[in-house]
Amino acid sequence: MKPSIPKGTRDFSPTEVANRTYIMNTIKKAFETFGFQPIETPSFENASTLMGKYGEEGDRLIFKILNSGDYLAKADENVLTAKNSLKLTSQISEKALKYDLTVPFARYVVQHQNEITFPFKRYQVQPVWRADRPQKGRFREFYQCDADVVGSKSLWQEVEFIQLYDKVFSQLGLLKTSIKINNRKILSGIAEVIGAQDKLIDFTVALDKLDKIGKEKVEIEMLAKGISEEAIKKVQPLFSFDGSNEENLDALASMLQSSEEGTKGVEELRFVINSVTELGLKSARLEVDVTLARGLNYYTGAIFEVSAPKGVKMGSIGGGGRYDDLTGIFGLKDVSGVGISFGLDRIYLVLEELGLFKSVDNPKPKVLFINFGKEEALYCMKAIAHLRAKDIKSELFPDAAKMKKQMNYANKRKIEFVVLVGSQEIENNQFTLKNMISGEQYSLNINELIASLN
RNA sequence: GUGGUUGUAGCUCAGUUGGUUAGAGCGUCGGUUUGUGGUACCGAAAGUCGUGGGUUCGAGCCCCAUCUUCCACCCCA
Repeated sequence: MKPSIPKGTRDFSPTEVANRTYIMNTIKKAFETFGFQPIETPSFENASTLMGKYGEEGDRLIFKILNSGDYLAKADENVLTAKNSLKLTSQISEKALKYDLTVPFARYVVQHQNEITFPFKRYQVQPVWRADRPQKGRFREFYQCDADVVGSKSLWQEVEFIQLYDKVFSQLGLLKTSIKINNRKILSGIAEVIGAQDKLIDFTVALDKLDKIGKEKVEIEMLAKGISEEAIKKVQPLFSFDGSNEENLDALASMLQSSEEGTKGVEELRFVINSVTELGLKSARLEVDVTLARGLNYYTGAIFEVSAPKGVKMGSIGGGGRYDDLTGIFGLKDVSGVGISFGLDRIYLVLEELGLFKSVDNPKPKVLFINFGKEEALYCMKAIAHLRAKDIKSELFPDAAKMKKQMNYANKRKIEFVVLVGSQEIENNQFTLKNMISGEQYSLNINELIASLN
């Protein structure tokens, strides 16, 4: 049998793990710099916790876990014979792999509300699973790195999250990312102004395609979805949004002046943008993007999305937003939350494409002791114990293999030094230390050996 | 979930209109070289041609199914 792994999953080599750890540590360190503290939640949740939180599409993409035991025998006979997958699923599966980190976090907050001091700033770096069809940068198992604040409605949080994005991407050397920002209230306002509140989703989905298929086709799609010609006329400015953030905000403000909610959205967006502009960004660019409509299922205020620098073909590498009532689903009202997510796996691909990994090294010993035989090995192991006590990474080649093989091993792992010990060295209580880069070698006693490797 | 695409040695890939025993480079292992590596030269191992059916005297090549890869929708990190 040929071994294989499931579609959309991957093995990671030592180099890949080193690179991933580097990204993760950069993100975690930034989270902590901004005052977030880590939590973890289980890989799988009760299915009822997750189902219905991500829309119909989301439900389809949740990995369900089969109940233990003879689950079919316990299922309703009628549902079984009717072959109704949807109904049957809820009977034979009570658990599901987590789909994102936000909903389990909301569950966590509600469940631990009495232990938590609000505002609660948490970060979480864990894998999530989606039964999606894989593509480049799209996997069925991938890591999200989330930071959220719950228990504060302050827009300063939005400002800080933009700074956090900027900090992480700057540190990773990923310059000129674009952070797109929108506000759900603006989208609602637009729908209100055109008299199509019920068509909000159709409208935004069509609008989202503007830069892909062009104005004419977007209008055709909107008409097809039952949005009136008059309504489309009212939002014409949306189709030619290429001015500065300031100009775009002004255009939105006048378009939405009759909508209370829309006007509020513009004000919020203006505050965030003005504050960020005042405080300055290192390398990212902040852009108002009214076509941005992610996570419409629970976002209520700001919506974020980060795309890679121009020229890199990759979907969004981060996203987030404000959700005013996510904990409400689990019974805790009036707790506003806002957060962002970093897509580790996509960031990896982008950094790789741009060649930004070269400084990351695999873990390796500083010195390799060549194995000449039993007696020599023992002599070496005593020295190694001393080196390790000083936290000098060292190892003995496990077998008394040919010199060439042992030296090759050192070369392959890019080990800087080797120590050669034969009968002569043992006799003189010495070690021959060889620098594998320069080829120089010295005869040293144990203290000199420690000193030159420390 | 819809439509398309890909699969040949550990890796990257050749392989003619269907025709005997499927090749190369890199890597691996061994040797030249039993206490001195990277270089060089010589040699070896390694493939049920993704898998299962079918067509054919004959299939890596044609047909069907399935898995995988990537792409476009959809959605998203």
